[in-house]
Amino acid sequence: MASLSDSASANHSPDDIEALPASAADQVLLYLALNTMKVGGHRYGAFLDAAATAAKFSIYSTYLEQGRNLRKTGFLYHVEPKRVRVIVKEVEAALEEGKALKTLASQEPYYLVGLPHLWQEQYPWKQGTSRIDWNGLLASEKEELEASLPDNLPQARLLNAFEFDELIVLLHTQSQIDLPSERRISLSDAMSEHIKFRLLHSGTVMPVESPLLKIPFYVLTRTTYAPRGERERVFAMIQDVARFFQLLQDWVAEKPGVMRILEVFDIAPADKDAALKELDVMLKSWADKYHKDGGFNMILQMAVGNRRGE
Amino acid sequence: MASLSDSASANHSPDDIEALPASAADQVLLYLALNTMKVGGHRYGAFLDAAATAAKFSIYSTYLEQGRNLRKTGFLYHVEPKRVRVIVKEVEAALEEGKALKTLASQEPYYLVGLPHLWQEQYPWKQGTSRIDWNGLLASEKEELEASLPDNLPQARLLNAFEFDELIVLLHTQSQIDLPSERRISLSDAMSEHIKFRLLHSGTVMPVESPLLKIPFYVLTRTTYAPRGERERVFAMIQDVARFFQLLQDWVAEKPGVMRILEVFDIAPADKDAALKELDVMLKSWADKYHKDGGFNMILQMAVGNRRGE
DNA sequence: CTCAGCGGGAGGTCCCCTCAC
DNA sequence: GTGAGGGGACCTCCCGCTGAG
Repeated sequence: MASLSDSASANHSPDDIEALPASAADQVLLYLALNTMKVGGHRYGAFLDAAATAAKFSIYSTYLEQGRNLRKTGFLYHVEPKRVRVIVKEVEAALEEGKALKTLASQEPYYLVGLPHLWQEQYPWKQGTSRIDWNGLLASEKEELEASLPDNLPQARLLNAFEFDELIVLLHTQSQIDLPSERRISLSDAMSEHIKFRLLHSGTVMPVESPLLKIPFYVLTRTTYAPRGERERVFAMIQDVARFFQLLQDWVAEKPGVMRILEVFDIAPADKDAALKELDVMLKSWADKYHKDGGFNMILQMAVGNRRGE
Repeated sequence: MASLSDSASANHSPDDIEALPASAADQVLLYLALNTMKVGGHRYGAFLDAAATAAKFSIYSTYLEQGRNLRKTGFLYHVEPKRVRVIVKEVEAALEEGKALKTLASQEPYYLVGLPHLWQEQYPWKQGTSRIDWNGLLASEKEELEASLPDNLPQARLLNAFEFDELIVLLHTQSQIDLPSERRISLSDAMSEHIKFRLLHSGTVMPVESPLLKIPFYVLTRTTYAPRGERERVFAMIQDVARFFQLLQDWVAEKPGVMRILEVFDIAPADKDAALKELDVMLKSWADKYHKDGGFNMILQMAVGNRRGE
């Protein structure tokens, strides 16, 4: 069973997603999970909570449609009336008192995005001084170490392991100031390690290793948390999908002024680039032609590309 | 607090969704939940399970990328290695042995979609005979009752309350034949009532009320489960969103031959219809112009409509 | 029929610990 | 470091029951 070829034989790629016998809705969930968790850095539990919140809102919506009837709503979704009541209270508290539900809120969790700012604020570095604030080294040793660091570092000094830990505690505290007191959670070791691992994994923070140092030091490498270069594109993608979904909602409701277009076609490989460019120009000139300031607000979302399956 | 105007003051509409401080990812989750649960008829728990499955797959994907390292994967998503191991086993069993994960699978749950077929199979009706198979009525009374039924009924006779219950038990059994034995659940009363309520709520089944009948009878009104007329449109919408998401995945990965277009513009109300029609024709002729059988498989997804916010 | 309450059980998310390789 | 095992807390979902209006 366990052999050297294990890692090869079980080399499932992301393409497996499309091979799974999943419905369209399942696929959307999957793409969402992959992007928010892998790229966005959200916790497993955070995604589950966000999905539950969406489902709860759906229940609440039906509850209103059914004339605030707990039992009917419960039957429709196979939920106990008791539980429906709790859900309704939760949603209403959120809508009326502005209490936050458990959502994904920002593209990345605050405890990851907030670190660069907090680090620079708490441990600033001034031009001309050493980034290493530790008396155990000679000036020459400090210079040697600093020379080994990456270029274009933010205005922040290095931290030793203890300071880094303290900073993460502070970061966690800061990330919870918006939460009601009953939902605030003290930072567990597991959570702390999760945050540290994420920061190092993304390259936002890098360990500084040297025989000169007795304990590990850490350096802030960027002013933003960015797991990959794809970050902005993923963000744009999710917003596009949300808007696309919204537009199709209107189409389903048969609202006027909404159009859905689906074109399936084959194209000669040599023509592909020219065709796409022509399409781009065509749409821009179309939008320009009809554009009129102060008119009806419109938006067009489109994606063209390789068709799979069949 | 509790007043007569409560139902009015709390008359939140679906538009509230957009007013919520939700991120794009949260909005997508919300739209998904609303459509699969309200229109699709999926249970609350089924949606949660499907979301969990997507997240599990995401974990599994990372697990492979990290060289099958339980601990690292756990740190990345704040999950215990022990739990990661269970999740990995679950996903691998699904991929390799074809065991079904808990997904939304079909647009509607099988126990709703399958009913019309099962009813017609188990309790068929032949032209010329009475749809009411009960000796407690005179022939004239049967005719009178049948005359009160809707037109265009499927080839199935009426059921009394007991037969209806039995049919639901059978339906539940049938819906579980694909599941491994350990995941099969016996039909609980709550579940049974949920299914009955859904069927009646959607109009697929209608109660037959008459002073002539001592116990309730039920009639099958359609050959397909269809909660609303929007059914096909919602189905198409979710597929569109999934494909759109897939296309943008390629765009994020900077694969060649993929294009994303976002046009924001205003339009004079009088021009709107003409502009949309022009766009439709324009795209079709563009696709026709470049279409070449046997060429590179392409697909274009587009939605235009009212822009909100701002 | 609706709403209300009280049980129990299973499973999942979290927390922490030790021990062998 | 990693895998594997132990413990326990808490919550949610799911099931069943009874009683008050």
